[in-house]
Amino acid sequence: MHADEKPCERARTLDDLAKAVGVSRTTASNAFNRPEQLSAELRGRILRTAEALGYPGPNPMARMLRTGRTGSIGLLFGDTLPYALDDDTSIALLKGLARVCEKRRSGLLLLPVMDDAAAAQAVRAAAVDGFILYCLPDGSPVVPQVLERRLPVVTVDSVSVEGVPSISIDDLAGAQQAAAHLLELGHRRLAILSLDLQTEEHFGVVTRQRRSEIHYRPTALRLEGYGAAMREKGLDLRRVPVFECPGNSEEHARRATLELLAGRTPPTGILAMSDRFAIGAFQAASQLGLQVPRDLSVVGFDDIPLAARFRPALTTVRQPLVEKGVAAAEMLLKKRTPAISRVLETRLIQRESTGPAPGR
Amino acid sequence: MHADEKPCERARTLDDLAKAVGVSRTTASNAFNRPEQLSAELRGRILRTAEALGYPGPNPMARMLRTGRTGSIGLLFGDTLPYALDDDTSIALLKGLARVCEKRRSGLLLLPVMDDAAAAQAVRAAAVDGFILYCLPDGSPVVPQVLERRLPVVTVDSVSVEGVPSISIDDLAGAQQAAAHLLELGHRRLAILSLDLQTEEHFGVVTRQRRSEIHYRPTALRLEGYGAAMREKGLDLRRVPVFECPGNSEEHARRATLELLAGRTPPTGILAMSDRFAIGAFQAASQLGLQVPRDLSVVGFDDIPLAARFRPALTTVRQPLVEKGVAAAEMLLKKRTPAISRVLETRLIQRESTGPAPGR
DNA sequence: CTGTTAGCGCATTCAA
DNA sequence: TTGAATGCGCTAACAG
Repeated sequence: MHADEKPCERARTLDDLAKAVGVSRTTASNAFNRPEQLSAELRGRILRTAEALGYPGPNPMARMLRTGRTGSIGLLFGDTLPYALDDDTSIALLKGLARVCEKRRSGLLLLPVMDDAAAAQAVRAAAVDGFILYCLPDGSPVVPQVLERRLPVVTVDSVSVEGVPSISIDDLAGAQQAAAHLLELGHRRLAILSLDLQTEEHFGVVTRQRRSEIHYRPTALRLEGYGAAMREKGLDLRRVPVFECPGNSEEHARRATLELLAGRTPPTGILAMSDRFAIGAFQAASQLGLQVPRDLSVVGFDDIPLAARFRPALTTVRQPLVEKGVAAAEMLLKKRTPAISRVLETRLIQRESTGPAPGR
Repeated sequence: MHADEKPCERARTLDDLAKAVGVSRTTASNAFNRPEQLSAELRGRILRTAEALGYPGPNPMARMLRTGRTGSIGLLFGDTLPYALDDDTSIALLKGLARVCEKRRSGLLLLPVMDDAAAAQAVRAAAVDGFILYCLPDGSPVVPQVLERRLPVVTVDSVSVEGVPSISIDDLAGAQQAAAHLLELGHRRLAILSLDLQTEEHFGVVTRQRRSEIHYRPTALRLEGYGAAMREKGLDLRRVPVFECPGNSEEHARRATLELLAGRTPPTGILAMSDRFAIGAFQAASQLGLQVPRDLSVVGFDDIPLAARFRPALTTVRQPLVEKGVAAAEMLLKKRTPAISRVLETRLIQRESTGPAPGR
């Protein structure tokens, strides 16, 4: 701890290095940042004495302060980190972001968001060149805080913010296809397994009141899409039970489905807002001795990797999970972040979890 | 873009804020960092004018330079980011790290490592308080570069570095249990589906030569563990085919198993160094019309979440994936990172993928 | 190709 | 409680 290499006590700045080599600070700096600005010979000598001296290279903080660039982008989830990392769609987004970051040699800073205070502090203190906001709800207090930093921002699957570019998917069309598919198969008794409507978690069938105040944009749009398909068939979304399950958890979806199937008019078709929910519904069905799709049809959403391998394979709405990340990172890392929005396509993938309504 | 809030043109430093309020820089700074150092009234006034001015709070880079602390930790994978994010074990580690980071309000910086040059640059430029090194191979050039930064470091599942604390699991004991289990079931014709031995990717049965030079510590230890169990039964690891599959990919494992089963003396038991590999082996078996475990027994490693739900459920070696991350982050974030090593336990979980050797 | 000059924006002494 | 001075370590101009 106190005995170190040879000629090194506290020598750790560019100045010390320059002095040791007998050149100016600029030259030493250039040895690291502008290799073409000095002879290879000199550069080699500088780098070698740096090593001998134990000089760790230009101090990143000082360099950032000076250049105003950090070389990393910040990622803010609507959920806490461990929670987000439990969710396949967040992971896929991360993968997309990571792909671009690798290419651009940029770091990806995951910001802690335990509570509003923590998030605020993280946003203020983050050494980043821009922010990606993922799944932030309407009215989230961190959005204005991010805006205050006056850095480039791209939102993904979030509330839309005036003047901020955004990446999202066509939730409405996807949901509409899903519902239309079930309706065409003759299903008339439907139920919806819904992602969070509001910031405050809730498990249970949603009241009219709560339906009218949705904080999460994708949830709102999907509900709207389901409703549009129903309207075309003369059905009314308001008569269809919407069961809210907190946090994309299979377990909640299983219990929800159990409750729905135990009701007076059990559904024959389930519109799940995520593949996790769909799998939860499967579990409930199998628990009751019901077969999918013979007794119950289920349409998922997302098309996570598991969806295709599950048995029965999920009929689901595919969304380009990874591409969302790629698009967001590329948009953010552009020289001049364009103030546009991109809506990526969704499309129904028919597999094995849907079939004709019983009795048809 | 050029028309902003009311009284704000280029006013963005603590100085400007102080001037606007009519106090000194110190006081303005304290308003943000030491709330108890000034009257609530004054603090309120400062914060309010900060907002009105569009002052985004103390510049993070300047603050870091001054304090020497960044509030985040850097994570360096042995693989590229998108690749690591495809791997359940890396995700689990991330989850563990994230849990601690949330609690300590620390950021988690994912460093790009596309190639050695990129990794070197990322390590030098990272504004972090310490590094976590995950799955770094023996002889990796980034290790010395990290050490040069003279910041706290914790390695996880990596080559052991003199004086650097490390977290790992008891790979040897776990592998030994796995092999002993198969041997007790009467299996004598075994084969190993191995993780990478060396940095250079390789797909195929490994030569004696290659076996003697293993860059990845967990791989080496697991092989050793398999060997120890065999020795107890009078078998010789050197006679058992070790099929190296790059990058924990199911697909490689499937093809490897196909090749192994097509050989002269097809194995009846497969020791897979990961659950992904085990699943790949299942696919190969089912492709050949073989049943697991009737015709082929497979032991995995990791006990990823999928392992228990898969059919047949995997017999596998459980390792505390998330806890590794928790332990690593806690060790790193301690006031004085202790220079100790922790080896977490592994344990065989018997499920459905193993059974008596055929003909017993 | 090399050196000189001048801050980047802040937190922290210390004195008032 | 508050304010004045100091430098954290570096890079970008520019002049040689």
